[in-house]
Amino acid sequence: MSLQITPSAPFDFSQMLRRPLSRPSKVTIIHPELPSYTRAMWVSGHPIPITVSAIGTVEYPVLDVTYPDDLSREEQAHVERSIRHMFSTDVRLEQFYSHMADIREWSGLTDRLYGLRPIQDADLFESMVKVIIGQQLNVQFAATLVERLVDLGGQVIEWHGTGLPVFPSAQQVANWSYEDLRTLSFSQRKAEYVIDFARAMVSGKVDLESLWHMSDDEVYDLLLPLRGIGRWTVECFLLFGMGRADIMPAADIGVQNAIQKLYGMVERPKEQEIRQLAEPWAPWRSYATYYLWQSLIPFEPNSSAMTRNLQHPSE
DNA sequence: GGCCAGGCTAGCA
DNA sequence: TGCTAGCATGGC
Repeated sequence: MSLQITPSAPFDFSQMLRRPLSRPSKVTIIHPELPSYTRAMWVSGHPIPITVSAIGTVEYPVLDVTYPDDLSREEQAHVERSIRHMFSTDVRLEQFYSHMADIREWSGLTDRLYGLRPIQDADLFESMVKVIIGQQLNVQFAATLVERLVDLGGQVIEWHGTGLPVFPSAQQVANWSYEDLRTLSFSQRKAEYVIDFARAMVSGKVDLESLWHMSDDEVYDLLLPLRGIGRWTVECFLLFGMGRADIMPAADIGVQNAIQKLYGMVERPKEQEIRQLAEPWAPWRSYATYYLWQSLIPFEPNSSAMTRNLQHPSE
């Protein structure tokens, strides 16, 4: 079965898939050239395969979402809500562009990344675990640790004759020992942070689903007391997991490097300096952050740019 | 071999 | 409140 979603334009799905903020994770199958995106999603407590393909153009985008035949009407509605959230389909990107249009340093970047939206994590537990793993480590090694974690979980569902790995559940992770993760090259602390967080979920101490009804500040208040979760971690969780629009992880090394480069600064700007600089970017600071992170990735001129040119011959 | 990486905690002043 | 050492590992 399938359903169609019409995102607001511009929406460059091909570029979004080609420029994931983290390395393509083991739990997704991505074909930027089609473009299509497949992963397992939790529906009514079961992992099911979902594929999202783009038909249409950047200015007239349509997403085609396919899923197993046996979903109830309510489950289908759940899938649609999740996909709209994950791919930020209802965000008015042009408002972000017009908001940033007066800032000279930004003009090149918003042009270059035109139509790019963030891809949110499909699941809040998965999101938090990935953010914790990403603390301090270089992105590549963090992705390796995530892959090993998925392998340790070992759950795979069948999809068109191939295996689709599933990110381990909180219940599964809660049952592991710190030593289990140590053998995957987790540090002792990182092992504790990840497993303790899973146990807090399983015990009911933390109810991630309740966060959807909370303000950003309430989410900070709830998560910061947990050991291993600091401000940066909550900020990234709000960005990647919850899709909040106005988050500025000013202490982030990547953000600092990107701003230094974009603004031609001699020294890497400090956290407070960035918070001040970014004040006028509200209420779009999350999008500014995404675009800053993306600015650090080398541009691939023969990929999405060509697609765009074909679709915008006037440019 | 040394520095760095999409930080956090605990200890100290 | 604000600062710092220590953590642990792989990438370059």
